[in-house]
Formats: sequence, structure tokens, C-alpha cells
Amino acid sequence: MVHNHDLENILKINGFKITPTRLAILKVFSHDCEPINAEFIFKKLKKEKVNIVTIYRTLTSFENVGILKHVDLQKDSAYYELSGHHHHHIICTDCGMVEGFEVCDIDNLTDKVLKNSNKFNIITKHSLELFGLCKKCVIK
Amino acid sequence: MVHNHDLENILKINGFKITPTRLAILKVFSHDCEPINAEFIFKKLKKEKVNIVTIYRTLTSFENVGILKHVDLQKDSAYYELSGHHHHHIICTDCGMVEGFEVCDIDNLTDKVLKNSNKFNIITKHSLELFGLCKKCVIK
DNA sequence: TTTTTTGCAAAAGGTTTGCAACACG
DNA sequence: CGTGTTGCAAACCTTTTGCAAAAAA
Repeated sequence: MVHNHDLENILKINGFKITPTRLAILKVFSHDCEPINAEFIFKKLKKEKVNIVTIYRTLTSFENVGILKHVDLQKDSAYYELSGHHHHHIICTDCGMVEGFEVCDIDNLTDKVLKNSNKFNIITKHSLELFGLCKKCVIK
Repeated sequence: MVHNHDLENILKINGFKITPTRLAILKVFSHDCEPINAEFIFKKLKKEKVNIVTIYRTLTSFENVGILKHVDLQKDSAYYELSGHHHHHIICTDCGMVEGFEVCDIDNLTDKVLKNSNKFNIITKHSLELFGLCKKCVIK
């Protein structure tokens, strides 16, 4: 269970003023563990009448300080998730369902790649997402 | 060296009619081995006065039949490359420079992931791109 | 009160669509 | 000649920007 004062702390620590809108957006992320986009948050906060421009601005600022991580699902809009533990995703190319996974031998790969590269010697981040068909969509 | 009749063959094999525009676009891809976007092709074919809408349509249809592969460089437009041999990219987050690499232990990873997944059992494709700073941008 | 934050309207940027003219085979 | 392809204009959709009003500290 996430308490409101935890969320307020996240904002404070990152130098943000505490506003109802920011708390509401953070709360959406702490409820839904899957990557979500601006539109999703907008609909979830329909009652609160949060402007979608504010959501875009908030997402960007949260990403800048590292509260959120941009996830590349190869969909047509930008998806974000709380940047807690390092993980990746499997995305169903039929229904869009997303599942996370932890396995990631990226350090090993990065070493090999950098040894063979003559243009790079620093890797700062990586994308690694799997795409496939979920069990429901396979039997369709 | 790529001959014109090779390009014509690619079109024929994939059920396309042979048109100057399609040949020109294919030629751009066979010259530039890095992933490119619609705008890049548009500029390269300035003299031929190819409409950018046609370029978008061609890119989509080439991707559909597998001539081209969409590459996710986390830039603001769609990049494509000839879908020849399997490889991935390192992208400089400062200057945008792209270098390819072949190392890819994805089968191993896929096996591990599917063993732990209860929602998926088929993986059809994957994204794997590294982001970092190229040697030029490091010393800036 | 001072500085951020928000909302609104409008713009921007990449991409898609409808339709008529054109051209490949 | 018939169907697939192209150009043009306009639409679309997500995201960004400018500016004034509102709210946080």
C-alpha cells in the first residue's frame, strides 16, 4: 500500500512543489505497474479534470529527474513506468499486453560490443524488449 | 556495387511494379547502410521531386513485405534499414551517430524469459539497442 | 509575495488519408 | 486498357509552446 506521504516525499526529494495534480499522477503510476501513456492517465483522472498538457509536462519533468523511465513499446505514443528496479518487457503484437521480466545479461554484451567498437567506449543505457504473441492470442 | 537490375528484382520478387520512385528509394538504402528516415530520403531525392507522401507509403509497403526493417533509435521519426543480416545499433545520445554491431545472444535470453513467463510462449522479434556517447562526444 | 505550476488555445511535427491523374505491364 | 502508383491538399494525432491566471511555499 502506498501512502500519500510517500508520494509527497518523492516530490520533495526531487525538488518539486507538492500539488494535487502531481500526487494524482504519481498515484496512477503506483497503482498500475505496467507502462502507461499520457492518454491513459488523462482518462484515469477524468474526474479531477487534469489538462492533458499538464500531464505531458509532468511526465517529462518526472523523467528528467529519474522518477519515471520512458519505455519503448513501439506503440504510437510514449509510455512510462516508475523507474524502480531494472527490468524489460514482452509485448504482445496482437493485443498489446505487456509482461515484465528481469533477465538481462546486458553487461556481458556491452563488454563484447565495446571491445569491437572503434567509435564508442561508453554505454549509458539500452533498450531490450521482446515482442511476441501472448497465449490468448496464439490460440485465436 | 549494386546494379539496377538487382533492385528491380527485389521489387518483382515482392510483387511490386517497377517504378522510378521505388528504384530511387531502394538505391538510397543500398548506398547508405545506416538507418535513415523519410526526410533523409526526401532530401536525397530532391532532384527527382518525389513527394514525401509517396516516400512514407513506400517505406510502409517495403516494411510490410520485409524489404525494410524498422529500427528504433528513440529519435522523433521512424528510421528504416534494409533487412539483410541481423544486427543492432549503438546510438550516441549527444550527436546521434549510429554504429552497428552483430553480437546478440537473444536466443539464450528468450529461452530463459519464456521459461519464467506464464503469459507468453512465442517470441517473434526483439529490440536491442545500446545508447551511449561516441568517442568524439566524450571529449567535448 | 515570489516563483512555480496549471489551463487554454494554438502551433508544431511526423505521418496518414481521399481522391483524381498518371503510368506500369 | 485496367489496376496499381503517385501527387496534392487536407486531415490526424501526439506532443510542445506561449502566455496569463492560479496556487504553492
